[in-house]
Amino acid sequence: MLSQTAEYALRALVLLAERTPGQPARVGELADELDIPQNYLSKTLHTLSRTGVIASARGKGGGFMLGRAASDITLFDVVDPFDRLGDRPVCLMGQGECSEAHACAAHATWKAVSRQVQAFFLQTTLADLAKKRRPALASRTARKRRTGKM
Amino acid sequence: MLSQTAEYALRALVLLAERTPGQPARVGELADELDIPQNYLSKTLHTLSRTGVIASARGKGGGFMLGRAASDITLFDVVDPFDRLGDRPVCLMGQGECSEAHACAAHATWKAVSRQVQAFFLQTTLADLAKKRRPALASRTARKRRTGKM
DNA sequence: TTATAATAGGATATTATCATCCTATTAGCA
DNA sequence: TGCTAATAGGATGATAATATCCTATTATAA
Repeated sequence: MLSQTAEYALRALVLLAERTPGQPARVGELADELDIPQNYLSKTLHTLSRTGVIASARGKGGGFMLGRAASDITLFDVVDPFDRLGDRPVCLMGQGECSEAHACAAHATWKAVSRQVQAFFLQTTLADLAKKRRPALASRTARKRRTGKM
Repeated sequence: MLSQTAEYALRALVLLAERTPGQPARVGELADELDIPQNYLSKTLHTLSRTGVIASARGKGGGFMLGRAASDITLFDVVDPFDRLGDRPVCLMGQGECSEAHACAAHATWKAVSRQVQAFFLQTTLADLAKKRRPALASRTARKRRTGKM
């Protein structure tokens, strides 16, 4: 479903979301814990730092940390620079023949399914993924419905 | 969503489903109409002929045709030899840590979405995709006649 | 039986993705 | 200042997906 790169990014950011905010985590740490090639993760995170979802600090005591609240970073934000799920042609058949005006028989059905996938990525946040693993967190009250901008 | 190969397979089989049954279609024809590399499509179709969804006939007058009724061939049947959507790990995060017993926070939500995708492929048949295009075929026959692209 | 038209399929080329290597840059601290 | 720890990033290598080339095999018909 996701490319290797996007999956790396997602897993790393979930880990970041579980850290205490404001405290940078080194790539080496993350890569080691997730069993991801360090140099590769480094570039992947660098890409995400350019989009603003994470921030980077160079030099001693540096590292990567979330650029904003985990509850404000959707999976779409994390994955889009690598896989772009959003602007993908809706029709399975490619070829562009299958538009709204000129739809194949599966168009409507597939579009509905496709939208659900999109909605999942747009509405799920890093906070949603991180909290379950956290030892003691009371309830799921923080699960705020984000407006689906389809 | 689908690999190039799987998409080629799907488009070619939809085309086959629109043909009169029992009459083989040459790879060259299909490739030309769909603008797919002929030799590549040839191997792709050959793969599908080994799973039985299509049949092949060598020699003069030969070609490929559906192995059974279009309404009896699901998109899963077509796509599975190349992309295998079915046995994919359910969890986005890979790593196998996220099982039913040991689920991440997104597990349930993602699984539901994932199942819908699976259901679409398992329940939609070639007949579903083919029938809609049939009426319009006459007006569009000349259209695809080798535009100078590439 | 021979010519021809088609798939079968091994070998190879091309391209994109994934990964590593090495050096540059930046920041903190003695 | 100079040492060290970290990201930045260009260059390169490895692997998998995509595509092409060429020959073998098979079926039909003259």
